[in-house]
Amino acid sequence: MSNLFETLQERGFVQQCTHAEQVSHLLSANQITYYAGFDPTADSLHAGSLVPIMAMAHLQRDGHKPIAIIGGGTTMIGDPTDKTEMRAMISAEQIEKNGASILKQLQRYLDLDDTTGFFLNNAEWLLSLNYIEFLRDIGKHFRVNEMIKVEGYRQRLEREMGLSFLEFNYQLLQAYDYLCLFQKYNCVLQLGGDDQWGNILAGVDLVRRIEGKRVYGLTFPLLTAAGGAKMGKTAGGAVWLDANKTSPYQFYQYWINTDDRDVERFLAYFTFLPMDEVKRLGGLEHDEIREAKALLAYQATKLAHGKAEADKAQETSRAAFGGGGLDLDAMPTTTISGDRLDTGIPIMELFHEVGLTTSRSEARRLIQQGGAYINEKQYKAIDIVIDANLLEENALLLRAGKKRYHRVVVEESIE
RNA sequence: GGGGGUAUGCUAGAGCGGUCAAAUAGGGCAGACUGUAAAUCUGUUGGCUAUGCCUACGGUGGUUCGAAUCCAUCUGCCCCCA
Repeated sequence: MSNLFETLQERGFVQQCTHAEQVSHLLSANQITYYAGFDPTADSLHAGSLVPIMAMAHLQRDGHKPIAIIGGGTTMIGDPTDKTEMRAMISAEQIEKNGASILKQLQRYLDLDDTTGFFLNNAEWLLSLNYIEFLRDIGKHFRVNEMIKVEGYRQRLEREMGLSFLEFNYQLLQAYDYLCLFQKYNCVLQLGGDDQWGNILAGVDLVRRIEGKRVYGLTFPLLTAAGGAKMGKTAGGAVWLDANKTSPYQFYQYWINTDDRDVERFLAYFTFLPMDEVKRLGGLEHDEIREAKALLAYQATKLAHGKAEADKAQETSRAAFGGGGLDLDAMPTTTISGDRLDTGIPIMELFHEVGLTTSRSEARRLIQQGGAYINEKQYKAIDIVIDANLLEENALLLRAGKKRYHRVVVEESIE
């Protein structure tokens, strides 16, 4: 394998790095321990978290030892970086729960068995801190003049948004994390998004001041899709790694809908395909680039949900869009009782009830604008009433717009 | 603690006491085009038992025939002084 650092660079993972040559050398000559933090602000990670995860996985594949930090302690404060407002505080129990589910997701990508990798909650050492001691031992190494130069803080100060003292301490705690990890585990590299650069540097400095040793930091570019949308966001909200929040099929669809311009970048980030293959795929055009997208979607889904789910999602997708008919099993389905059809169900009510629209008014609009289909036939009149005549094999196939399907199965009424 | 400013829909951001469900932009949704992409064009974007009704412009309470618009007070945020 070629030099790991070069690989990371080639795949686009490197935005800034404290001492590029040394890190590069370190990675190829030694086996090191490295870490990245994940905030348990939700009970699932989303597609945006995949960049650090994939980077960590690359390092682990090369024999290095990852530490995934769950920010149980720091989340109780809230990272002000990039936030325009104070982050809502989350209860300790919630953080605990979130951490547990996030760990499960990380384990799909990383081996965290305590030998080849660790999973730690920084609440372990942060919560028991003594304020005075902390100020004396750690606080004395920080200069406020330096701290307020950090982009996130500076913005908050300039934009007159206010910054509570609580949040201001975030940087110290993250730096302290790094120090602890260095002392306990000889962790010498911290990875993070580019918005974390200031916090990472603070940690690097702190270790140097207290231990007199040099440790390193590396940041990833902050991803946005070519259209400008935030990575991992869709109309329906975030693309979660949790199968219950975003089904493997939806996850697959997210990737297959990738903008042409993003295909190559995304393949490099979110799959382990070799780079010459990635480049070849990214260079494809027209019909062929769709194959590249399918591959991206398949690989990404396989990593997140396993081969079986990826196969299923791929089949469903092909069936739905390849013209070969729809995969009814994978479709969201609602069951209604048969006698409701005797009186008939107004079309607006039906679309709303199955969740294809969030309100009746929206259903009304959808229908009027020609986005409502039943059994692939468009209905534009809002006063249509659905009755048993429209049933096909005891079911209705609803469609809103081009891509959102919902199946309604009718339950025979028991006389 | 004192003085001043500000608070609008998913976001940004207009808004004269009536004609405000609230300009404009972005975003979203739908239609046309298409490659499950992009770009472009068109329509739409609080809810409802729907040519009308209800709920909304930080909270509460006033003034008024009538308030997002005026007053008081509370809350959050910002600025200045201490």
